[in-house]
Amino acid sequence: MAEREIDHGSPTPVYRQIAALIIADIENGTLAVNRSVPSELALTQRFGVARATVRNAVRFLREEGYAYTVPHRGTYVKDRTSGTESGTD
Amino acid sequence: MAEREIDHGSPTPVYRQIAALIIADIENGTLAVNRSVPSELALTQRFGVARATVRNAVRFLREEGYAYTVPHRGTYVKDRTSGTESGTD
DNA sequence: CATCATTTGTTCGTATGTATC
DNA sequence: CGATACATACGAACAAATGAT
Repeated sequence: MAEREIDHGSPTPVYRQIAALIIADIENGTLAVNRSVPSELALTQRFGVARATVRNAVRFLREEGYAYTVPHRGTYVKDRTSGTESGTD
Repeated sequence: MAEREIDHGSPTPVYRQIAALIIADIENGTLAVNRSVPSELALTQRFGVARATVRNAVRFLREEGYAYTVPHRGTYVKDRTSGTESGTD
């Protein structure tokens, strides 16, 4: 999982930087499909940011189709390889 | 609850327009006493404005005696019928 | 079935930076 | 310059669902 390379001085919002790092891990397979994506708490500790910022990043991941969230369970990497909309299993 | 009739071109500040719409709902009973007043998030979505603007509107409602806010709980319609300042119940 | 830890959901409080009028 | 408005970010508190024990 990506280290902490957050630049608070960058014009790029922190939540976008975090999202980009997670997406990179998804792209290179560090984060497997239907698994992972650390919890919000884990991400706040990993990147040293507020939970609201982490949630913003995760929301972005969902909007971009990289992940899906199961309420009170966690957020998982979405399978973007299958052409058919079967998703679940 | 009021639709979205915000006019960004109007000389009347957006936060005042929103406050007026909420007040109208209080006046006509759409928003019951000691209940409602949508959350800040709900209001930002409903009117398509920034949270800061919504908070400005809610602050105005408080100042005008139309509502009271319980930290981390929500904002409620104040009972303006009772003459005595009992507020609670 | 009850309890507990984990995790996301929700809500308000506060601050900063930028832009516009 | 001040009021207004948007976007971002951190802080704090509590609610609710889930799963393990």
